[in-house]
Amino acid sequence: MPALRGRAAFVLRRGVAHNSPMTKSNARLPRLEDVAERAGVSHQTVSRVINNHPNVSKATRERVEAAIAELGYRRNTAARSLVTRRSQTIGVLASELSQYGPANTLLGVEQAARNAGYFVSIAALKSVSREAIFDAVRHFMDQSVDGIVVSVPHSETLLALAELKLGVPVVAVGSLGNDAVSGAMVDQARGAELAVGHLIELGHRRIGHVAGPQDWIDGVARAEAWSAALRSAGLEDDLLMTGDWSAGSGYEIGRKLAADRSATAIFVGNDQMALGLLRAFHEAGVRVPDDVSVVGFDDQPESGYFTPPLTTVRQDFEELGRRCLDIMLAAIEDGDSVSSTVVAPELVVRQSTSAPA
Amino acid sequence: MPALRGRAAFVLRRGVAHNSPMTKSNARLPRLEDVAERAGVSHQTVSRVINNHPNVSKATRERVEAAIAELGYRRNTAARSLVTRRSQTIGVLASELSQYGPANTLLGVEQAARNAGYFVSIAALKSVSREAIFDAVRHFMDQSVDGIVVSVPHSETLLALAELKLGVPVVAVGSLGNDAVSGAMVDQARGAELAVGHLIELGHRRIGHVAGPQDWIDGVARAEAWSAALRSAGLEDDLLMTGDWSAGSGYEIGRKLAADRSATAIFVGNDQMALGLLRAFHEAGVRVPDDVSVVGFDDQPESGYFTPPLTTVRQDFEELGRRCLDIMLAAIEDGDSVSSTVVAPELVVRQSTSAPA
DNA sequence: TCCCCCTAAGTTAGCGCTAACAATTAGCTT
DNA sequence: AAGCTAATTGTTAGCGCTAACTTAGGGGGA
Repeated sequence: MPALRGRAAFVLRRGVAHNSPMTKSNARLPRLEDVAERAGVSHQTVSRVINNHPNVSKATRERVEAAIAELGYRRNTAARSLVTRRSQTIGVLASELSQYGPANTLLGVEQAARNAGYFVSIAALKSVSREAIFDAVRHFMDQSVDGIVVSVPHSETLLALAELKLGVPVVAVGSLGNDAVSGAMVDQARGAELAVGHLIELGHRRIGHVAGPQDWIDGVARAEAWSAALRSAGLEDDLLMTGDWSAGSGYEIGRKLAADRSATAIFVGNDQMALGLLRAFHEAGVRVPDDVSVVGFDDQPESGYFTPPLTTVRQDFEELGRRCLDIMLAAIEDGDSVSSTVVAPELVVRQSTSAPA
Repeated sequence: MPALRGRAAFVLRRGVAHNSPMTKSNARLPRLEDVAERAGVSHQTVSRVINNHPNVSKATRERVEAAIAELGYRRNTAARSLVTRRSQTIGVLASELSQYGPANTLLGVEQAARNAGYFVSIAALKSVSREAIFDAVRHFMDQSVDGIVVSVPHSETLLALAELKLGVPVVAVGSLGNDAVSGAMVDQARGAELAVGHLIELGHRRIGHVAGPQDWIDGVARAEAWSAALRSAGLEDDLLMTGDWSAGSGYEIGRKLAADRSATAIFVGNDQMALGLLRAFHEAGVRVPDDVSVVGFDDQPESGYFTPPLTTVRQDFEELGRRCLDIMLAAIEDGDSVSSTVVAPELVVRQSTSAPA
């Protein structure tokens, strides 16, 4: 047993918790067989302990656990996958990762997945096309992922995936899903309602909307809810412009709105476009909120520091990611079928809104 | 062979390229053996074709390739990993993923990795601590990743990893690395030099710096280069304040700077803090650039729409990710040892800088 | 012509794990 | 005390693949 003691010392020197074989360099990582030998049982018994099977006596279990700890044994994922046909991996298909929302959703998913003992494999789409989606999905299937989380906010993606009939659960983030795909989303309609409601309460009668691209699920949802809220209050819903989520497009639209001053308030599809709008208004001498009120959507960390600080709708993306993974795990481990969940948004009132002049 | 034709039809109906077994539901995926049988060769020959071994006759190779295509065969990763002890997976250890830079670096890495046929597994750190890092690394080793990309911009991370002596290559993004860890970074010193040089050229004599946290590699690097640039121009480098990268901290510092008006120009560690600064200046009636010039760092997509549009230093994060993966692949596949690469930054002049009054 | 060598294949033996089945033991019942 | 059951452990086979070894055919040089 001197070799063993040597090994333990080696690893501790590295500052790593007891015996964890984080280094590959050592001759060979311990296997079930090694643990079994050390504990004086069969390899199968060790496997039972690891997998928490019943019918292992307490004494044996403890002996095995001790041996595992002493050797710093870690199960070989490849071998396990080979026989169980499970990879303990969840694929996350994402796009627009440089945007605040998608990035934070990924964070939430990863956190929840790792906590549950899953690996997270990602495929980032640079451009969203059928080909790119299929390619990424194939990439995931090659890896035999146990499930796929889709965080691609375009409507067509969902259709493409539904049609695919993969053999693994698929959860779409930012969409309610359909009968083939589960969904987890922030309630966009409610969010738009909060924003528009706030403006109506302040006394605004003519409220425009700067929508996101209409091939985005959220873009459509917010625009529709804006329209519905106005109509149910007996107001006109005809001032609708469409941007591409970027500050640049918000700026362009802002210049037009600064020229045509028919609205006293604008509900903007996201905070970035709102930033562009603020910039354009400032340049044109249109004062916010005195001349025009502006409401955004997302509540990015910076939004409180715009000029003026932006009233906006907060989405809790991490919660979204967590919920998404709950559904995924239920599907993988309990075989639950398609389902969906909705996270409530929240209005954050700052200084870009006030009663009309 | 009718079963086969049936299968092909089935998959095509799903709209997927020829026979790709994207669905798990079908009885069983084809194996080497199945391909071999169909091509009338041994499974080993098929393996040779797949792995591009020499010593396979052209005729045989073509026959095998046809069989592979017909059956839609895809190699089983787990089985392959088990025997080769390679997982074709690169682990990306990331933190601050909701920030522009890290998120885009991840994008670059993922793109390059997938192109090279690697899977990308991620572990996002919510908080950077030794424990969290070790935990994530253990997670990766459990998965037998072939290499680890570290995109955690804290100095201590690098130390922790160097000390670990993992058996796989490690590449740090945003750092030059050390003798155990390779590095790929944007030249921070050069970037700070560009920014400060620009201000000096405009005629500024007293130039302050709002630094990022000093436990961040970039935070230190930019502050040091700022100081060096001033001193080599014979100017004072005593106006140094430290924020936490957030717009909020920039705002707080901005309020102080608006009160103490000794500097005519401020070089800010990133665009977000610069945004906070602009906000504070605006509130205090300090005009930018008339009263004070402001330069940021990063060139986020929004920076051109701040009030005023921000002069800043652009970092090409995707290029960074690509370079990083080049180093990684060289290490994995050719056994290259530790090395490093540097990407050049670029000054983007907008409207937040001008000659002092 | 014979032998050697080189090319193109086939055969065999695991990689480390779990599932399925077999065997042993202990604890009761009759 | 024999026989049954249930709990615990061991044995065997095989997941799909590659590495290493083996075998079968051709040329080319002596």
